[in-house]
Amino acid sequence: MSVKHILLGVLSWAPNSGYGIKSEVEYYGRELGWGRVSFGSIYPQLKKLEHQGFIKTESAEEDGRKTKIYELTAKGWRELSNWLEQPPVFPEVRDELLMKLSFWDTGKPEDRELLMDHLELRRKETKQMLHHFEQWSTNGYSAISEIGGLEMDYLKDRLRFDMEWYERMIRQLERPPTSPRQDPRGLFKKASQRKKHAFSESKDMT
Amino acid sequence: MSVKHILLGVLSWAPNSGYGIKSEVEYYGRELGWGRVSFGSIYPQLKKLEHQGFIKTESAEEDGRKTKIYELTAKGWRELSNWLEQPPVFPEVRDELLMKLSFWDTGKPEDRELLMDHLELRRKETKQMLHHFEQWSTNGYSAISEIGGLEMDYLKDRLRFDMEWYERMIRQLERPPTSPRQDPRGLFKKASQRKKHAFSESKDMT
DNA sequence: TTTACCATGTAAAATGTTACATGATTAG
DNA sequence: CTAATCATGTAACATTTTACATGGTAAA
Repeated sequence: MSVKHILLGVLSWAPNSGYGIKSEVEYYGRELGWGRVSFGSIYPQLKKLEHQGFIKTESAEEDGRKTKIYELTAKGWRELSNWLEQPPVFPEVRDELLMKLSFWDTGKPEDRELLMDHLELRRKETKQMLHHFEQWSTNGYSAISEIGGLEMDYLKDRLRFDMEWYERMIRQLERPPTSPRQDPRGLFKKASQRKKHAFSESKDMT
Repeated sequence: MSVKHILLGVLSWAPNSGYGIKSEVEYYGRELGWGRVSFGSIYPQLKKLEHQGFIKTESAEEDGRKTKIYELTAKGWRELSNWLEQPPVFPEVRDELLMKLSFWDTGKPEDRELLMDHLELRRKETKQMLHHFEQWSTNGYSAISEIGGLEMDYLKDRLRFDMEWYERMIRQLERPPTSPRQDPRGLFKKASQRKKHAFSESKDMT
């Protein structure tokens, strides 16, 4: 249950509403490794957490704009602390770009320019993310602790590292294709044969 | 539907069984950005893909060991190719270590040694992953294409980059705590007050 | 006055994991 | 002979997103 701890964590920064939490996740979440959270999981989860006594409604304006501000209870602070104590599990990253890189040669060989487009897109997105990051780390408005600052330095450095690598890959693809580094069982040759065979078989059917 | 394309991709390397695909994902998946896949999603998905005509059963040993080997059809190759064409979406990373770093100061301040343990654990896991990686990139058995090799170089370099940063963070935590980089609205002070307040209130209840 | 933003909520669908059931083969 | 590995499958559960419904407020 990951969303639960994001909610408790964001509320540890300051009391907030469901909508407000969503904004925080939107603004900080991607870079800080929280991923994304939708309203459809925030609101039911907040209700559940309140029911379980981890958070309580601090104020609710019933008239006009109906905003419920939640705050952590003692039980909630303890729950957050307990979670922070647990050793963090190694993350499962599912990155479509990396997936495509690993299947490119058998699934779509030759088309190097298309792959360059993918890499260029990723490079741009990474650049934007870095800008967004640099903005809120220097706008003087966000609270940045010692540890949070360390995390930020790491993440900014990593975005720069990634950008350099995307550029390096693009430069490599600009050059003519080279043969595989190693192919002991002739997998790549076989793959193109299997592909041809599959298409020739399907033509027989027509 | 992410699992679908992992299955098609792995089958593009070579015909394989459900069990065999699971092994490939286990062995290569984490590093190559595929994440993990369980049998509970592989077998039903393979049936579905066969029903939809993307793959077909190439051979099935009915007697004794019942192994079904799947192979891509022309439709399957096309589907893989179409997917590879689509611009890859920027990944949503949910990393518990990063999450904990961003909530540490309000949720569990003071306890720097515990955080150092977390970082040390991650450093070790990263090191192991790098070793595993270096092994199969030099064992002479795995097929490595030009693009796959490029991806590997990137991922190995990134693991080394991460390890260095974890070490840097540990060294920082060995030093005495410093005050926040910036805290314009006094958030960190307020947080510790709110925490104290929550606990004093819960004591009144007893 | 209309667009953008603030604000909460629910139901259905998608996607996936965990846990179980079953049984063959191989290596120590 | 027994543990590990090979091999397939299902049902229940968990988690989360998507899409919808509803309505207030502020700025252009």
